[in-house]
Amino acid sequence: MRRFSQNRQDILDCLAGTDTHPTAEWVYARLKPTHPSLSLATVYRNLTQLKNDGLISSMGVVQGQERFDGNCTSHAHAVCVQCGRMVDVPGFIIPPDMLDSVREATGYKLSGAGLQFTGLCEECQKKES
Amino acid sequence: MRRFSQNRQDILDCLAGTDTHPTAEWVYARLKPTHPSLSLATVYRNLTQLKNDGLISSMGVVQGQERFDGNCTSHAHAVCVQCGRMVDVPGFIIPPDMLDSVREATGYKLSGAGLQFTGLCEECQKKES
DNA sequence: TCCTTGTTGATAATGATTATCATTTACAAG
DNA sequence: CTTGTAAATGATAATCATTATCAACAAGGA
Repeated sequence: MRRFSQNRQDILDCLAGTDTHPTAEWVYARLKPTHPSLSLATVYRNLTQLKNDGLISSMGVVQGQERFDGNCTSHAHAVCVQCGRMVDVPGFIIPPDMLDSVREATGYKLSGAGLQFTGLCEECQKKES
Repeated sequence: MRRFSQNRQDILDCLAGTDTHPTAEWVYARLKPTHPSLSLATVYRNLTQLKNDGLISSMGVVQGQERFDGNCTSHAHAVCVQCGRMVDVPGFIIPPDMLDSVREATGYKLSGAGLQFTGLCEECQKKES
């Protein structure tokens, strides 16, 4: 028997409605005004669950905090090493035959792939001067 | 004035002498027998410093622990989502013109790129059955 | 209604990493 | 050699994101 609580739905909607690749804290802060009784633990719990169910994905840990993404299609990202801003990079898709060759080279049973670029975002470049 | 302490050198050598992409704890455990007075804090400090100096690189956080690599040349990795085992995947180099197109698309001043595959390593595949 | 099971909020616990601080070390100048 | 200075160290406390705990609650199904 599956249940999909209102909180879980709202957390999912929150992720779907942003392209900032937010942290758990960010989601919590965003929902708190409209969900006064929401607990941070509930956000963590539901993010973990949504991730396990494949409805959201994790973009890894940036500056100590895990970043989530409602967009589960394979796409590349650029991360600012200064402020942590993370943006999508369109147009980079890992071709299936590349996965095959990696499978062969490593023996791993692959389930995902990620391409990530690091650097300074435009705002942080300005601050450098 | 630069100083390159014996500890720092040994930590660097330790990373250069393995392909396991180890954690700070792993390096500490590896060095402790031959460096009885070594402190875990010293390992963390030197890893951070070596990373800032570009002598080693970080492969990101896997299962809550940062993974380091003495190999600074750009290469892809495969990570086991079960046990965290991380292996090199030879033959994947990000071409410079790809960096240029990402630079243009995002406005980021890029400094690095990483390609990472996730899945189950051979050992963990066996355990599944 | 009763029972089972998922969910929640509050909060304590965990654990990797970082900060602190007094002490020691390396090296250069006198 | 002695002294000054800045880096390095070991021990340990502090930080902080994430997890675990637990009692209370809610949603169905029988």
